[in-house]
Amino acid sequence: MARSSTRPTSRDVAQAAGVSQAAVSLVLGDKWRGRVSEATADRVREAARDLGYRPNLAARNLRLGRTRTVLLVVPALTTEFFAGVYTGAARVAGRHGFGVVLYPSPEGIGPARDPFASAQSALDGVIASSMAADALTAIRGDQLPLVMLDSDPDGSLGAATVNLDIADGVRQVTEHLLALGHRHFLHLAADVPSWTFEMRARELAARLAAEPGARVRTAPAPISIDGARTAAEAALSAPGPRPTAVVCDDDKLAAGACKAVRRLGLRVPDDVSVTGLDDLALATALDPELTTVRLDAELFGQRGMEALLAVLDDREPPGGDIPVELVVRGSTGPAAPATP
Amino acid sequence: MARSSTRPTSRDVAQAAGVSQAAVSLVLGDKWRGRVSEATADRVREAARDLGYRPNLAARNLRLGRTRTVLLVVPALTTEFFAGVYTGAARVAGRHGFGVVLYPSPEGIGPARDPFASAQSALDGVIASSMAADALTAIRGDQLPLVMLDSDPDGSLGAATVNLDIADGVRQVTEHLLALGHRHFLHLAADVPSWTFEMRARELAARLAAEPGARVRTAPAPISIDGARTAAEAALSAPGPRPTAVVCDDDKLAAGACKAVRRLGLRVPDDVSVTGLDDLALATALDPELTTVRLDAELFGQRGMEALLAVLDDREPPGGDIPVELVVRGSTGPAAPATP
DNA sequence: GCCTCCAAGTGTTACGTATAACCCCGCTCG
DNA sequence: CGAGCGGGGTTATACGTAACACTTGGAGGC
Repeated sequence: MARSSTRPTSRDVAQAAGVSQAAVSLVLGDKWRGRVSEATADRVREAARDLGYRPNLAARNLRLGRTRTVLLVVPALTTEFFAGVYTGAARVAGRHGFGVVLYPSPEGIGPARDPFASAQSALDGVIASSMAADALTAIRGDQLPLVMLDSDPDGSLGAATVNLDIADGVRQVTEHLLALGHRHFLHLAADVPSWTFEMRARELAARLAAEPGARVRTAPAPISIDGARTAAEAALSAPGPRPTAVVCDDDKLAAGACKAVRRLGLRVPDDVSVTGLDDLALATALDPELTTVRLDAELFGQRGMEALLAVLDDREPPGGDIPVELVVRGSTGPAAPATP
Repeated sequence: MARSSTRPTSRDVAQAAGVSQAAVSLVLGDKWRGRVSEATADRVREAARDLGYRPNLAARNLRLGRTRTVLLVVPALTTEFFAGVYTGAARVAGRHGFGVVLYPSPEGIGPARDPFASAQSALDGVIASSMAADALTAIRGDQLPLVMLDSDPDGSLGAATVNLDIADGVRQVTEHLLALGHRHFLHLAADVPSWTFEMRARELAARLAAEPGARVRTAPAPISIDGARTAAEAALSAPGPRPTAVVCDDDKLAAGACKAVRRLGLRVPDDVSVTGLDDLALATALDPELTTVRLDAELFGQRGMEALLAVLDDREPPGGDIPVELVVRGSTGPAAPATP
């Protein structure tokens, strides 16, 4: 029996099975066809099981020069959206023997520990949300393979991108509201500098510019229910005709908008229609339930990981945006007659 | 200049600075006081900076036999509660040169990649939520230092525990509702086998048993808004007098309960009062806003990490539950007169 | 004048793994 | 009957770091 104080190594297994350490490595690494007899391989496996052998990852990583671990950088963990992204990515990763480590946004953690400083030798690649762009320069400093989520396909030099077709989602929302007779819009926009949000504003403005009589005002808001409520309340009570539809950059903002409407003594959707984007659990918790755009977060994460695996493999990452789906619920209705 | 194709090692730095690799290790490891002259140390640091040297973590981990990385096991990433726990833990970890890796519950990822199989040599310790108890046996199989969050202090053999004083939260909720005149309770309970949930049921039952005329029925529900709505709707329309207060194991369940009340043509809080537990963003998105118990998720994570650091240091982990706070909002009000 | 001591380093080793290079033996084939 | 070959292994080495043991040149003590 080996000394039990410390963890067994492949050499301990070798001794127990009466073979060399190299043979253990071959058998356990599944490289033994034609190099080790079936009987010996069985002895090795049995010895490994008996001793409870687990390979030392640090040693393996050092030897191989790679870690089979990738980093997922998300802007914050405050909604289930990125939980879904993680789940999808981790599922694909697991099938390929990879692990996924999560790195929620730097805020609140402080610069004391820059993950990328240490990461370079501990990671094989990075998947990053464009909303965590502040970390981008740090990432590019390293030479790690990178996949960007929901980022400008042209602007992010070199990095592969995987995108949800949010532009189409915005178009669907806009058509839906136009069909209901709305012409006066408020865009409650996330005050986060990111391509994915700027693109939404552009898409909405472009469609409404093509619609005679339609107009839109934009109000920036922090991505929190109370921040959104404050911003929406101010924008809705501004002088001039009141918007009849509020298009929000995500569901949290929409929840704030709904509160704002109620605090002004108005009703959703009779006086003001509200739309979100994400389809979080929050969307169906509201009363009325939220008309929103469903994003398939898990598929998003899955595609991100597949793209990264392709890059690591020197293959061309698959292109094509992920389709999204308008979900019509109770928060949108026919436009009320214009008010002065 | 060193070969630029591959990353620089400490030996490259040594050559550039005209010293031995050992000297580089001493200087960069901050162990050089009295062993290397100030001037030499400066040369080494400059060379390291010029070359963009980053130590290879795999090699360091192998040499030191530890990784300065701990695992945080959470049941799921679907609420911001565990995001807060992570943030708190990561903050403390960063101050001590540790990193935190997140492991969201196994469900959805599949057993293909058991994190603990590989973890043992890549982790120094584990912080685990009791709600992810299915992973517990795997954890205990390894000999990693373990801190349990919100777990039975007596039952979890050997492991240190850090608890929120949720029992007190339940007591505060109960007193609040009793003071409002409620005597007939429905307990909407999470259908997850976990000490923290069982404890809530016990605490509620104990207090109501001591109150003449009070009674409580329990309805188990999955932790999802729609699941909770279904369960609450059934329980509220069951034969016999209708409960006037619904005490829920968390805010998501409470959101479902509110929907159920409305679907039965009743109103919150006029006909039925509802309470939650967590104080998620969801709580203030609802209308009326939710009376709930605020849990300090960040402090929870912080204490968890501090406890783990203590264990790693062979010190006694600090005890004492983390206080919680009742937040009274609009979802609770005076009890309606009993209905048959 | 010799021994001791200290500052300022250097040489060497080990951590555990994967793999390239080698070795031996029995069998087949020319 | 010797060369060749393939099955079944073994030996040796390198990955990059941290730390222990050792060296050297001079200053100081007695």
